[in-house]
Amino acid sequence: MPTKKKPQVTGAAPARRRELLRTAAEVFAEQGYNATTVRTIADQAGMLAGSLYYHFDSKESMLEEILHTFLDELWDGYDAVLEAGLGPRGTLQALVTESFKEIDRHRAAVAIYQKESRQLAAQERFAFLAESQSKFEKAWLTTLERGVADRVFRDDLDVRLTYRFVRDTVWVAASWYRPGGQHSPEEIARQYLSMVLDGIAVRE
Amino acid sequence: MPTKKKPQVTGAAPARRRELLRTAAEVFAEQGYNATTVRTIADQAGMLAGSLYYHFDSKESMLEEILHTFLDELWDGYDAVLEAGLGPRGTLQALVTESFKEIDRHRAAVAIYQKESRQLAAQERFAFLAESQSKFEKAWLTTLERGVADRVFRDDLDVRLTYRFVRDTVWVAASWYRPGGQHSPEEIARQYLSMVLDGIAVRE
Amino acid sequence: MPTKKKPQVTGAAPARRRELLRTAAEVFAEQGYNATTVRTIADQAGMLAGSLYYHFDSKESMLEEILHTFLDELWDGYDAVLEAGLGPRGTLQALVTESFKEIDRHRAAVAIYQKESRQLAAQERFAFLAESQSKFEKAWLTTLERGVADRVFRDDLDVRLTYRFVRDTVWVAASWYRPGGQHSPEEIARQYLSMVLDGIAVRE
Amino acid sequence: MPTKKKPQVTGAAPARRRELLRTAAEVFAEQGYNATTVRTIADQAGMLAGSLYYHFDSKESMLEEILHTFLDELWDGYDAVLEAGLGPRGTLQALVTESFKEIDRHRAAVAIYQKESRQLAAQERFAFLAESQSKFEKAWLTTLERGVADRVFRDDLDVRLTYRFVRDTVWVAASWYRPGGQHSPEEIARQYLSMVLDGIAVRE
DNA sequence: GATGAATGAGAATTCATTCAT
DNA sequence: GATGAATGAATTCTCATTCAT
Repeated sequence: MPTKKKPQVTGAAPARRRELLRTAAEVFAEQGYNATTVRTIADQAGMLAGSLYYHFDSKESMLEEILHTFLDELWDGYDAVLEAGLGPRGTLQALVTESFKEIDRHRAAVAIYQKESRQLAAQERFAFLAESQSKFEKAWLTTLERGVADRVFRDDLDVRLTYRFVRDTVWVAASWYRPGGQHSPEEIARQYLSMVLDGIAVRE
Repeated sequence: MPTKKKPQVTGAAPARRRELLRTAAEVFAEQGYNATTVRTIADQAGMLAGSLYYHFDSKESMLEEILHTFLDELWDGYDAVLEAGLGPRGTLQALVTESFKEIDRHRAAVAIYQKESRQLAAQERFAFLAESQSKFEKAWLTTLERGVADRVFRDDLDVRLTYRFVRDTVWVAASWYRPGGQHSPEEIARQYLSMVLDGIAVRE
Repeated sequence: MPTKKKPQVTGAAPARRRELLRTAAEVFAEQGYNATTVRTIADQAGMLAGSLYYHFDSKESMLEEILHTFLDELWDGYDAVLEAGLGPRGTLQALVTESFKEIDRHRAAVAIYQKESRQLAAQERFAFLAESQSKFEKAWLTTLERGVADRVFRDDLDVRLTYRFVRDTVWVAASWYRPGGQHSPEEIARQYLSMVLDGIAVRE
Repeated sequence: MPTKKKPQVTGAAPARRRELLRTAAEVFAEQGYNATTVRTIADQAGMLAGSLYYHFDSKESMLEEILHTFLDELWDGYDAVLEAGLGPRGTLQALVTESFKEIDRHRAAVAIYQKESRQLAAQERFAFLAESQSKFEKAWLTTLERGVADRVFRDDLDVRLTYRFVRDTVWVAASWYRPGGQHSPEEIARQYLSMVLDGIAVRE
């Protein structure tokens, strides 16, 4: 993350910054990035629109930092899972669980990611989104394929299609999940895994 | 659909209208409604921005008509399924299949719906989105609950959560589905249903 | 000059464009480019600030077009002089005379050039200013050096310094010259040449 | 120079002030007054923008002080010349020489003066610029006219035009002069005077 | 003397929309 | 049906300036 003239990411007193980013993320998630005006963010933060520019270069750089921070943390979790050598089924379970935990902690960022990443990824500045996306895809496909090879997962399903369904369902949950609601992330993960692994039909 | 001063919906030359709406839908889907300028649509249609206003009241009315048309057709299909008395499992299968078919025919509209409906639904003008949404929810919940009661679907899953997962996965497919690609809508539906009904894990 | 989406330089109906550019040039010359707001230009042109953007991409592109147009015309004149084979003294006279004529026709553009070109030349977009500058320098230096070689100009003067003095004096005239004032450009050129060639001191 | 609330001009630590003004002058000269932000000056001085306001009332007051200081010193020199009773030719030579010396010492201030004085002079605060200008004009015109009367200068040249040419050429040198370059101010003055007095053409 | 965080008044620019032709 | 030219409101961003600490 670049530092130019403004204090950006200086490490010193990132408290206000982080607070402002939380506010911005909330608004972006709710109204969409384009539909959000900096004035709305500033209002929400109790300051004037221009004042935001003391802390950030631009509206876009806020977005970038929100997504970057989120993906950094996400991959900390994913990498730990992937290096744990859990076997295909265990890995899948851990990835899903980890994902719902991230949704719990970064609901707004996930919602933004979900809605905007396709368009953003085309911009150089947001190339990291595309990178993350393909790393993500590789991790999932590998896991699914190993599972099929190990006869843990069915081999009559199209792995790529399955990947897409799983990927989307997990993340789209950010659009309805409310932290502190009736279901904990772990509970949601359990239910989701049960559905995806064993299906919703009763076995005879 | 309202008529004000302009010939709108006059029945005369609805061909051009429909063509323009298709163009608009494509652009809305690709760039997002807010990020789309009427000029982009007009460029795509080979005319000047101002000229669109001969055909439509506003950018918003284009959006409305796109979504309305789509939902009308969607419910034609759904209603037929729901009235066919297929039983819970059959209904679920038919609803999913119908959905993928709609994605095939109205990919752009579905993508727009997916991305914008939450925000739009708050506006009076787009109240029909909320209506459709709740009708949709009722249909699905009823189907799932009847399935549980009939011991066709597992009763250890939270019906509401299951509904959300199924709902989202189906529609989110619009974001990656390309008509004329390798998978037909029927094939995608079959794969999806297989996963959701029986799970991806191998049964012992 | 690039054409993207806007009618720019389309050749069709350049009347309004040219008029607007004249207005803009006048204001830029009077207040300085940075100190000029697009609103001022628009006011002067009897329209709203935003309306200017129907005709031009940006304030900067107005500036660019003003300077480019001016330099194009200027070099038409200079090239004709340089190719006429007039000999050093004749060439110098013709260049000076041509310059004052250009000041007469493009007073505003010359004033802008004079004041802003140094800063602008650093920007890629205004690289043509630097090019013109060095072409200009080459033409003058060559003329002066040939004059010295031919014993038409004194050889005890530093050619480079002389060039600078001559160059600046000519152009700086744009800051006080008023078209239609008491002195015609030809008269000014004659006086200036008399001073530079023969000096202001009385010969004994 | 006014004192309001801040210690300004207190005599205490005028060193820092002078240093800051030198820095500001440098930046103003390079980027233009309007295009210069107080932050750039502060950066250059190793402090934050707000801190400048401990030393100065405003950006404008920095500019005023820079120009005032320069003109005060300039007139010290000019007045000495004008009172020395050197005769028209000697006076002209001394004025030019003095001017190039001032450019050597106050390059930045001269460059600023050259670029901004016309606009500034309109403001009440900068009325001293106009005063200086007219005093300057009077001194030159008187000298030239006396020279013509004494048959030291040619009488077939328009005195006013000659004045303008001389005035501009001298000052515009600030735009290319670099202190410590190959030519000393005295050398430049000599060359310039030789050109203006005797012309660049070879005498037969 | 200096910092950090803000203010507030513009600035350029965008864009949906209008309307005479 | 369409064009060309404009409107006007909103938007992002800039920057001189203030002030408590």
